[in-house]
Amino acid sequence: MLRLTKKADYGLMALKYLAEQADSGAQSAKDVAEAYHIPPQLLAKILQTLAKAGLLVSHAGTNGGYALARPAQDISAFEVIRAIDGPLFITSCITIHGTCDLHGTCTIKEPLRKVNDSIKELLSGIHVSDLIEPAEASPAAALAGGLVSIAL
Amino acid sequence: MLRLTKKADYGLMALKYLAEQADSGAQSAKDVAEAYHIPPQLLAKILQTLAKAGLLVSHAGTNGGYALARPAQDISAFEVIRAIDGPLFITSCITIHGTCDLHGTCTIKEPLRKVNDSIKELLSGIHVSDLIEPAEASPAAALAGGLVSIAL
DNA sequence: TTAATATCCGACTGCATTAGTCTTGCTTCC
DNA sequence: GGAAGCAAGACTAATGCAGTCGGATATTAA
Repeated sequence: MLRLTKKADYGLMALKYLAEQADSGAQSAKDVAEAYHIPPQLLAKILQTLAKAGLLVSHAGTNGGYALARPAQDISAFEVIRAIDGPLFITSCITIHGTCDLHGTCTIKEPLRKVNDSIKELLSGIHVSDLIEPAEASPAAALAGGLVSIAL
Repeated sequence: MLRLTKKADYGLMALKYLAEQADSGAQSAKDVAEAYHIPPQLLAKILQTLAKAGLLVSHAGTNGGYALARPAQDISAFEVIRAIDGPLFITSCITIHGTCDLHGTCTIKEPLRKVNDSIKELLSGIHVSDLIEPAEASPAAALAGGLVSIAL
């Protein structure tokens, strides 16, 4: 249930890598792909998508590559996922047009929309900077990422 | 992103229907399917799954059908979704065995597992009874469903 | 100017999952 | 016994995802 696509996974991993290597200048798609054993051509397309979404800046040519467009703590996981997987929703009901294809008989829509929004907020509270240092509990992240409270 | 399957949607809708009609005894799969314009045979299989999971009780024969195994407020959305869609996870990384197929190079896993757990808690706080009366904000649900607080 | 490096972009294929159908058998009630 | 209903598995069609291929364009270094 609720699976994220592999592309989104790859995208988050790449952003984390770029955040860590921010001092070393731009990194090529190939470098990132090799670091994580991701198919290079696939990652290239993902990075292109992220660049088009304004999360990365790209620079062609020799010694070119990708770099974060903003500081790592200003890029949320939600933005990354939405850029890659598109603005899909938790229910099959709720389409992009906001219409329910079940002839209005679907009364499930409204409660689940709130769940949807809650997850959205949850992901918005997580930033690329929080992904670094995976092993420990990172008290900084607890402060920055914050406490997400959700009322139904 | 994060789409629920149509089957899970159908399942939740069916449970809501059964909760509303709890006084009228068992309802046949066909009745529920007609009420929501769902393919009858598909819904039948979904209801069978829910019955096997212990969320519904089935009664064969004439005037048979399905009924809730427990009160509506004791059945959480999480149980329904897990019964239908299986124990899948937000990341493609985390498999049922808890292993990451990316050679341990995936450092994204741990932070996303927390998100996964948070969503799980969020869905566990929603019950079938909360799905009834969709239009209003249902203060009862806010009390019962509660406030979910998540620290990263 | 040329060659190397790298992004950019669309089309294509194979695969897995999902949605839905069909058929057959079993159970209960009248 | 027959009708109504559940139970269950095999099957097909459609969709979306993962990954590949080929080529075009931009930038830099020599």
